[in-house]
Amino acid sequence: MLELAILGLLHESPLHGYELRQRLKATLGSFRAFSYGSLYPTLGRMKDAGHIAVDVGDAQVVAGAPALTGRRGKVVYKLTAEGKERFAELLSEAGPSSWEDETFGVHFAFFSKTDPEVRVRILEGRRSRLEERREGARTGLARTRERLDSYTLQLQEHGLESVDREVRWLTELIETERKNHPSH
Amino acid sequence: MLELAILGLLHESPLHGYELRQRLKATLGSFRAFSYGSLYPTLGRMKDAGHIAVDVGDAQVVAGAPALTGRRGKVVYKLTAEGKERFAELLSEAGPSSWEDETFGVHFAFFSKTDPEVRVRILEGRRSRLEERREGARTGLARTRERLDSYTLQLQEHGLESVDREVRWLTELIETERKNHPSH
DNA sequence: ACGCGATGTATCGCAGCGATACATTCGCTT
DNA sequence: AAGCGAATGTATCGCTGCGATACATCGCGT
Repeated sequence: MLELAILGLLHESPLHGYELRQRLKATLGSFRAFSYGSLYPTLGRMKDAGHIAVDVGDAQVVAGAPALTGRRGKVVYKLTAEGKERFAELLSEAGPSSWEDETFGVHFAFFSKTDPEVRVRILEGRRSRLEERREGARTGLARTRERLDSYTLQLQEHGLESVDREVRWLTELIETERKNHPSH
Repeated sequence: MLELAILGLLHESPLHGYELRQRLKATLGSFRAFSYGSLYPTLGRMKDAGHIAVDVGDAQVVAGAPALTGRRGKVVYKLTAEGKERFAELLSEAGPSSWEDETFGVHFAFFSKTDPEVRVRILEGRRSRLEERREGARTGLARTRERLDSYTLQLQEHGLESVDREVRWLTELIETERKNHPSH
């Protein structure tokens, strides 16, 4: 998850942690944040896996100042060749792991680097996922409607409308994709 | 979080784990699930805290069958007096912990058991939270609009619209509340 | 000269998830 | 009546991610 997002951002240019986080916020927008508590451990894991390399920006020692205070330089992360492969691999898979709630947004954010076929499959997967959920909610709601208090009801209905809205959005996107790539 | 939800459901009647989860799904609707991997550990913690009590439904031994296979009976959870206090305590607090993304829905689901004053404060808190986020997103979007590819842009805009929608919903709810309880 | 807000790196404890394992019970077909 | 699959039911494990926190440096205005 975070892994994919990091690979995607570093794919454009090397970055250090702080800026990586800013980009994360800017790219994924309101729908996902990712705190440092996730970012740094993930970077560590990716380093261990050999997907990224670390450049410690020469902690230049001030003349005369004792090196006791371990001067901290900027830590710049960049993709390795394996990292690029890994990115391509993650981008090419269209399965549940690409259209679940938390995951979908990240995949979508890198759609311009994703194969058109895969794009459509992910959009459709996401849509049927939501439609399933909608049906479940609708019938459940119909069954228990009179037993629920008005607040719970409001919550359910607002949720249902949100899902509806997203389904419509996805349908539009799929149509646009098909128009631009009438492949099959 | 889960704690509040469990307290709320057990407040109506004692339940066992499985049914608790069904109710969780039915009550919170599409927007939050809670898996057993959260449910049972939380129940454990709540038991330790003395907020719930456990009734093991008499694992009746089949005549003649050796008790070696520890026959498992249903495990029923119910609120203790302390649990009820805890529930009231959690319901009465209107702070960030009641209007953050994940938390808000749970609080809202139990609004019918919440003090009207507190309801309004939570709704307003939630709304300003979303408005903040919206402003952040809007200005960020304005600043970087031309640098983003069309997919990222779509994502941002869809997110913004969703937030807008929710703000409108909240505004309606607040007005209704004020109409019914013109307290201040 | 001082301080304050932005930049920057990092860790800790905790909540919750998805997968998994395993046992029991109910209803349906064979 | 046997047999089987789906629903019911309890529980754990490893992992991702979050929020709080700590601490250091830099750029800027006063």
